[in-house]
Amino acid sequence: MVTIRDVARAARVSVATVSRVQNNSSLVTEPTGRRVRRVAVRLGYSPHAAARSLSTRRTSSIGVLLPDLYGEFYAELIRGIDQTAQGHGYHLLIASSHNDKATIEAALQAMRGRVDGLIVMAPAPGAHVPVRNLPERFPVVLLNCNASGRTFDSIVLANREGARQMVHHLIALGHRRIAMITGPSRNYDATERRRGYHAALRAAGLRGSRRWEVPGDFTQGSGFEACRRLLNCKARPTAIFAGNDAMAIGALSALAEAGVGVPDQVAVAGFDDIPMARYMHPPLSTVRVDISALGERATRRLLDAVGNGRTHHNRRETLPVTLVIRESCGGRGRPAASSPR
Amino acid sequence: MVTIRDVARAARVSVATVSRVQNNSSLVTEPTGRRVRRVAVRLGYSPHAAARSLSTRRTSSIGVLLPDLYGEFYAELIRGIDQTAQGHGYHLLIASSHNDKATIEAALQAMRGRVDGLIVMAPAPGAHVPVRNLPERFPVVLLNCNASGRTFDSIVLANREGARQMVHHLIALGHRRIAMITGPSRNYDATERRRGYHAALRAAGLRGSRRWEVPGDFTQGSGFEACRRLLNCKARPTAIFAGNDAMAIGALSALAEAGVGVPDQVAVAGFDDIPMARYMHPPLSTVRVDISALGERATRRLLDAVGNGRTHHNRRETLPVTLVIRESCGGRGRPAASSPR
DNA sequence: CGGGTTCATGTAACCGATTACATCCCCCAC
DNA sequence: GTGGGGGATGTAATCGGTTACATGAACCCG
Repeated sequence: MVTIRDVARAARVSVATVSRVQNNSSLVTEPTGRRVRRVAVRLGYSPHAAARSLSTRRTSSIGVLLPDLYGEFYAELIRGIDQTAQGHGYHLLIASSHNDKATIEAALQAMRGRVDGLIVMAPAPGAHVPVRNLPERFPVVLLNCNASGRTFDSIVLANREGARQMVHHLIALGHRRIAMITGPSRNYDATERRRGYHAALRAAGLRGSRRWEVPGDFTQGSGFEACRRLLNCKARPTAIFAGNDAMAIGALSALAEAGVGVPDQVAVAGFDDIPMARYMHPPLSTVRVDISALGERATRRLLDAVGNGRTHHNRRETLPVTLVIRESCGGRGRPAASSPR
Repeated sequence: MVTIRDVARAARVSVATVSRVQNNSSLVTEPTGRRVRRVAVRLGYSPHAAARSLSTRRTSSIGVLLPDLYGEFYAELIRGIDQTAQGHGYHLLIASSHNDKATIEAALQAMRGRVDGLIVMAPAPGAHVPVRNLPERFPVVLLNCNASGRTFDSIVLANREGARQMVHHLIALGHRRIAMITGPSRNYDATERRRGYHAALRAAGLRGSRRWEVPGDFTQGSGFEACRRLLNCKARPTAIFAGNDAMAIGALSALAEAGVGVPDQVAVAGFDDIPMARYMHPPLSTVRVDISALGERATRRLLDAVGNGRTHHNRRETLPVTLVIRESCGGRGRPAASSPR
């Protein structure tokens, strides 16, 4: 390994000068700089990242703590985060499969000293608690957490409102028996979306039924199974709202297999608007989330905090969502304009 | 920030002892160890990663260089890599959106000194070349690269063979006019799959047509467009083989929109077997790739090299693929047993 | 011509860990 | 009692950068 001292010797200057050249300090004379650069290239020198971050106390990387990493959603999210980070000269240290408090705590511990800031997505209730143990002024942005205390910067989706609007839309289309395939019970997004569903039913004076709330786990397979259970209900629902697109797609599959027409016999809607949604048969109505923008936004917030040393604004930001009405729920067009069937 | 010296002072021992306790050295007395540990916890001490890796010359992380990060494929891949890495106490430094030689070179440069080894996925021709500039004994595993020189460890999919088998299957079902929606022309997997398609046609004495080879870019949208172009052909194909599942799904969507029955009027097949594939309507026949196993395998190979200092075995490993026949191409069951229609 | 200013460069302390080597203590055998 | 051995602990060098401060040369001006 060639070090800064090797370069300094070969270029007949001091290590300080080499360091200055590397960091584009203005205090170096043109010819000296050129000579040093040439030597550096010739020797194939590249600075040792660990040494540098030991003395600068900056790592130029940010940590990303994620839960189970399933499906298109996370690919989009990581893409959004990475592009923003790269644009600002930062690297990404990613740790996935962290769901509960214990593993998150371990992961946070392991990341200490490796990153300048953290994006933490911990949708399980209380899972974000270990974040409190981080050093006081360490920059953190929480993603889709139920950070009730408002002690952190956080970004959440307009889950409840989006779900409410979608279910409202279904009601406006004339549906009265509306089922929901819910996400994991211990998941913030899932419970919020469920609340939105309840709110919409309540607002319309409809009473939900326990039987029409079937649990899933955000995977296609669980949506498939849940839908089959719904089809066996005596009072079969005329519309199914799934907690995310993956489950909605599973449901579409179960309906197709059972020969149930969509949207004629049963309407279906999802949440997220993953890229796949519009290519379903029929194209899936869903609640659009700009996933990569979510990642980008979180990263900007974090880098802002990292850059100017400011830490917690303790600000919770809500990313709006929009209804995307395609054919899987019948009655195209704007919700309000749709006539009930 | 609390350092090892703070702990040493508070526990009335030397820094060496604290370091030994942290690293579970056997040279520490039971009571001393306990005292140090207690103090460390009380002060909230955790070792500075950069300092440690400066003196140990190990970072406990591996770098992952990826291209454009689209869709379920990459979520699965990252999951496989991360789980294996975590299991061995390694972290993941991920950099995406690196396609051409120039950006890959920059990314490699940026990763130097930050990681103990690299997994590089560079499907564009020649994109893996900058890897040669890495230090001699630096562990690297290439993923799906056309590493012709065999100068590196690499893992590739049985792209050509898988494509050949699938097209052969379509031929065995009686199809004669078989189109292909190809991936990006400058992509290793894409060109290999295309070669498999050609090989199968040739083996059956069929002549392909330029018109039946429509380019896509591995996204659903491109599959959709490509399929529409195929539908406008005078001699419309009776089967469509897509270079990956995302494009196959786009094609299914275009066919459904055009009212063309699948598999009755046109058979469709894809490649990858992303989780979504079996939930399509009709369920998508495809070539199964165990994506997360691919990531796991690459990581194992890399960590093996990192661990025992051994570097390039210069061994190219091929991950087998298997046909998964579902309903989108008609004639279920084993390929050979299917009767032509 | 002397003193002050400016600017390129050098010297060496420092970041926070690991670890080779030194030291010290205790115990045991002769 | 003394010398030797071994195990626990301490001291200080080291990893490879950054940067405060020192140095010294060139230049300007009164």
